[in-house]
Amino acid sequence: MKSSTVTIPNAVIHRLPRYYRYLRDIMDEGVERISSIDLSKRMGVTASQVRQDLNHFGDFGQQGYGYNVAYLREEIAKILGLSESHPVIIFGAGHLGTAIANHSNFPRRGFEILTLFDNDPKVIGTTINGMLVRDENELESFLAENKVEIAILALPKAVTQSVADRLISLGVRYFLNFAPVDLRYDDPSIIVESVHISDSMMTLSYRIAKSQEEKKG
Amino acid sequence: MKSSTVTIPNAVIHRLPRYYRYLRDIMDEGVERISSIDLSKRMGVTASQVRQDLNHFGDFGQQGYGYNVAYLREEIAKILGLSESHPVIIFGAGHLGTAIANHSNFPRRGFEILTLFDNDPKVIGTTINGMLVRDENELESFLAENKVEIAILALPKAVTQSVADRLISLGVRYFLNFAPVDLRYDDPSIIVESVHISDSMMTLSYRIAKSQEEKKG
DNA sequence: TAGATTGTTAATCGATTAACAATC
DNA sequence: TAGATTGTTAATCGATTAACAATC
Repeated sequence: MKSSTVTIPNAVIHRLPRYYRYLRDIMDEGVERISSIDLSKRMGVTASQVRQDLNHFGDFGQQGYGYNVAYLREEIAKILGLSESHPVIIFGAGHLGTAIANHSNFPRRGFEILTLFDNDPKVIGTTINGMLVRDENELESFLAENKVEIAILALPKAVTQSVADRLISLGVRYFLNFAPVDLRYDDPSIIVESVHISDSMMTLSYRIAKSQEEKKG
Repeated sequence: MKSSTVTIPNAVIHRLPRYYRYLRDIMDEGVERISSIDLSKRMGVTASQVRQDLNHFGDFGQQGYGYNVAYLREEIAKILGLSESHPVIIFGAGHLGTAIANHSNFPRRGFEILTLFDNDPKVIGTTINGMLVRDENELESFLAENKVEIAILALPKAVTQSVADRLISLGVRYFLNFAPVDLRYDDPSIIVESVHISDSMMTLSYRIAKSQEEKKG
């Protein structure tokens, strides 16, 4: 792998999971090696982009041969840090939190969900996919006894920032946020990735409006 | 509004929902007008970008004054097509489908969820947030009697493409897809927006790995 | 009017694509 | 070896930022 001091373009980083997904499908088809041109055709991008993207991280291919599918996928897994194990908690055991707790691929990719937290007496004490839902008041004592790296925030917009603040003050630094807010924080070592479902819905709405307008002329 | 024949950069389109969110917060604070510089500071972008972005759609500001918050927000709502009503069905009444069916902001933004479909006898016939979960076998007859624009696919990866194919053959053209696949389709009038939760998780993982590696030197 | 701030043009920066020498 | 295909440099394209004249 190349020196990692060079900053990788954000666009490239966001394409990595997509390569990872496609390589899985290709592997499942029993294809052993693939050229950048064939991979690019499947993914609907240019072969140049495939080669440029991958070359940010290393020389994974071989002239005249292409890329070994299984090897390339493994290398991308390494780049994405999927070989590392990350202890995770889910904050909010509503439908969204429950959906995530049932996501079967997470453990396989190093995300070890330890437990969920909620404030609803109806769900506290129940188990979801074998994991206990704890009272959010137990957060402090739980974090004192368990190492937690990532918190998944599946909470209403109104409380998300304050829960994040609380988690940050307790030493959690990595977040996957599902609420339609951009989390605020001072510590530059904190990393937040957001999934804004309603933003996607609005983008879809825009594209629908645009296409219908074009149809009219 | 400016002529819409000019193609708006994708990056701009994806920022629109973010403007829309921020303007709501600003409105809720009772702020009546805002300059591009103040808005840019809140959003962590440049004032130039704010003005360039908005000027793709029209002259919403006024020299020496700035932008009227409520007016600008309304205009963005129009651009996003949130004033139009869109009949929606949700395919898959698992936890994710249920979470979306309970999303309180959807109706307010023109997304009228009509019903959910599933193949699990345990949930067929139940109601979620007042909406009936129907047997997926009823899809054809339902679509014959009800106009449906958008299908939200909250299904396992393995069945998502085939359900999409079925919906497309029945005339549905707009999709919000939650499965970790890129839907395939021939008809260029079909529009798909995807929410790839596991891609976001992998991006987070990459950024964690990167930051820990940097710490080590 | 003077001050503020937009809308817009021009300059810069970054990302994508094309081309080809290197090499398996 | 000849053919295929990479890795990489150079050219192009697009998006962001800077600057400022227009104007409220």
